Formats: sequence, structure tokens, C-alpha cells
Amino acid sequence: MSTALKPKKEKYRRRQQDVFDAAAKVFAEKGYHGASTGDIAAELGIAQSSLYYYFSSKDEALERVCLNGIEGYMERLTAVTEGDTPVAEKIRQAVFEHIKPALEMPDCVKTYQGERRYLPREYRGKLALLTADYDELFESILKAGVAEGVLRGDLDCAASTLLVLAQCNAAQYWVSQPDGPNLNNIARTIADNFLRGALKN
Amino acid sequence: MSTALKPKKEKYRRRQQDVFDAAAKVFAEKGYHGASTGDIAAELGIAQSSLYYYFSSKDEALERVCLNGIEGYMERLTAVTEGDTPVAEKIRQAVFEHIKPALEMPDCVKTYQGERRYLPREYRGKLALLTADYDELFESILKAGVAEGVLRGDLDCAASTLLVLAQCNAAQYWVSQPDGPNLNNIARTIADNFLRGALKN
DNA sequence: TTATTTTTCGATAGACCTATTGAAAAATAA
DNA sequence: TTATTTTTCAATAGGTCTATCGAAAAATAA
Repeated sequence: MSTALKPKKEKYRRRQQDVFDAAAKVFAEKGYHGASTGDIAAELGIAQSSLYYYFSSKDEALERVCLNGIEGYMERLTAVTEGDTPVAEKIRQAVFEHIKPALEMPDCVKTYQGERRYLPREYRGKLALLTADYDELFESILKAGVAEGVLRGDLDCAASTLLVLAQCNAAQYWVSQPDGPNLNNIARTIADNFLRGALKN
Repeated sequence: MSTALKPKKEKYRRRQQDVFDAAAKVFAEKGYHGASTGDIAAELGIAQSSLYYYFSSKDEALERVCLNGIEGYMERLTAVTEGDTPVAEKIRQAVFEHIKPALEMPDCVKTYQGERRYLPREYRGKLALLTADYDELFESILKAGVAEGVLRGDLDCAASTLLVLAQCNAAQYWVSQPDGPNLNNIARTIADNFLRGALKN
């Protein structure tokens, strides 16, 4: 029975995803307020009014795009923390996993980074909590490193987390450039630069 | 003679500066496209149409605000490079001077960072050149450090420049928070973190 | 085929926004 | 005071935008 009803809804879902992908592209390019629903429709080659069959407001489109922009981050970072690899390697992996979406879904990530502040209040608060959880999880890797004695005892884990992630987020704009540096190289540079100063000895 | 004519123009200039300051505040808060000229006027408590006595278009207001946002950067960094202090100290100073405007003119800086991409093509190009000059000057400090043998010989000066400045730019959002960290502390943390990995030995 | 459901569309109401204009108000000069 | 200049304003033209609605078209079912 479920197999008989699904195909209908699934076709709708796929088309809806096309719509949100187009929205992500336009939002990333022109900014939320600089982009019109007409721009999104033009991207898809359909009428502006047709969009409202897939979402009920421009705000909702931004919500969905932003959600896509942070989807998977928590899961990937959790996987990294749960491994039994050395702390230094975990940090390298965490940096790499953080930058990865810049290639796979750059528009969603850029929109999340730059346009999330235009979300309705309540929704923005929810995303802020998710981001805080993520930062905390990242910080826990550093704390574990300090506790193990692998990282310097006087390392400011909270500040380091913010600084490393700031570099990752900035790097997302470099990898998307055609002649920009390779994803692996950037991740390694960021992680190694940090580790050189943070490792004991 | 010049002293007789100036006061008139000066009064106009001062009021014009008020207008651009209000524009900076509103742009920083709502984004260029999210902010209306009505918002700017409301900030000043005047009629929307009165603004056009001081600028000829919203674009021009953005231009001026962005210009204010990068004013002085080049001069301050030049002063740092020209001193005869050790390289490590120059780097600390450069980082500090880069973050400083985040306190003195946060709205202009935020607008420059986030909204400059909405400037008309030609004007955006000019600012890009200025930014490139700045990055190059910063990089030259690192190169000098490598040449002197103070910094590691295999240091990637270009990448390091981008990464350090990315941290500075991100930090500008932390210092403006009421309970955020102190400007000096952030600057020192960024510079020391970098130096710990970049210094020879 | 015809009937039914899904998807797209044109037209448009209603709101907002930029920039202009001529006049009023305020400030300054004579 | 009156005359002149500077500054502000109300009104508005002309444009764009979001979201709605009923109908048309397309896809699917009977």
C-alpha cells in the first residue's frame, strides 16, 4: 500500500527539491532580499506564480535552503568524534568534513552563512541552537586533546574552535573559485597550521 | 577667503556624514537590499525624500559607506610595515590594527564586508583592487619574516595571509557583542596562534 | 475514449520602494 | 525688518515585488 501511494508524492518531492535548489542558487548569488521569486522561477523556466505550488512563501524557501545548508554537519562531526583515531587526526578530519559541503552544495552553504539572519525570529533561534551544538562538539575534540595531554594545557579551546571554524567558513569561498586551491590542501593547511601551534612540544 | 566660505560647506558636510552614518547602521543591520531609504530617514528622524539632498541614489550611499569601511586600513598597515620592530611584533600590530575599526566604526566595516558585492560593477572592481593591495602588503610582512629567517622557510605566505585575515574579519562580529571578548585579547590570540606555528624552531 | 487529479499559468490586488518636483520652512544675510 | 539661501517636506509618478485565484494545460486513472 505504501508502495502504491509513494510514487505520487515522490514525484512532487523531487520537483520541490528542484525548486529549493533554484532558490538556493539565486539566494547565494543575489542575497535573499536582492533575489525575487521571479528570479527563482526564471532559473527553472516556469512562471513565478507556479512556485507557490511548492512553497507558501519566500521565507519558507529560505528556511528550507538554510536547513539543507546545515544538514549532515552534526552527523559527520559526530562520526569523527566517535572514531578512535588520534586527536590530531580527528581535528584534520573535522576540518575536512566541515569544508566538504562547500563543493557539494555551495549554494545552500553560502545562503546559510550569509542569509540566515533574514529568517523569521523563531526559526533563526532554532538554527542558532543547532550551530551552538556543533561548535560545542567541535570544542569537545580539543578539550579531549588537552585532557589527553596531546594538546597544550593552556589552549583556549573555545576561542580556538571559533578561529578554526572561521577559517573553514572563509575557505568555502576560495574552493568555489575555478582556479582556487584544492579542498584537501585547504583543509590540511588550516588543520596543520592550528596543530603546529596547539600540539604539545 | 577660504575661511569665509568653508563654514557653509562644512555644515553641509557634517550633516551629510550623519546621513551616511545612519545609512551604515541600517545597511549593517538589514543588509543593503533589506534596508529602505525610508529606514535610513527614520533613523535620522527626517522625511525619506530629504535624504536626496545629501546623496543622489541609494547606490551612492552604499559606495560612501563602503569607502568609509576601508578608509585608513592601508595607511595603518603601511605604518606598521615601516616601523623597525621585529617581524613578530609587526604581525601582532597588523592584526590589532586590522581589527580596530570593528569597534570604532563597526557599521561601515560590516557593510563593507557583507554588502560590497551589491555595488555597481565598476565601483566594486575599484574596491577589489584596494583590497588586493592590502592583502599584498600584509603578505609582504610574512615574506620579509621568511627572508630574515624568523619565520619558517616553508611558510605559505599567501595562504597564511588569507587565513589570518579571515580570522580577523570573523572576530569583528565577536567584539561587537556586549559580553564578547576584548579587542586586545582577540588580536593577541590570533597573532600568537599564528606565530606559534609560523616561527622558526 | 472520458473522468479525475496534478501541475502550470495569466492576471492582478495590494503593498512597498526609489527618485523627482515644487513648495514650505528654517536659517542666514542684508 | 525684508531678501536670499539652505534645508526639509508632502505628494506622487513609475516601478517592482509577493501572494492569491480561477482557469488552462498536462498527466494519470477509469
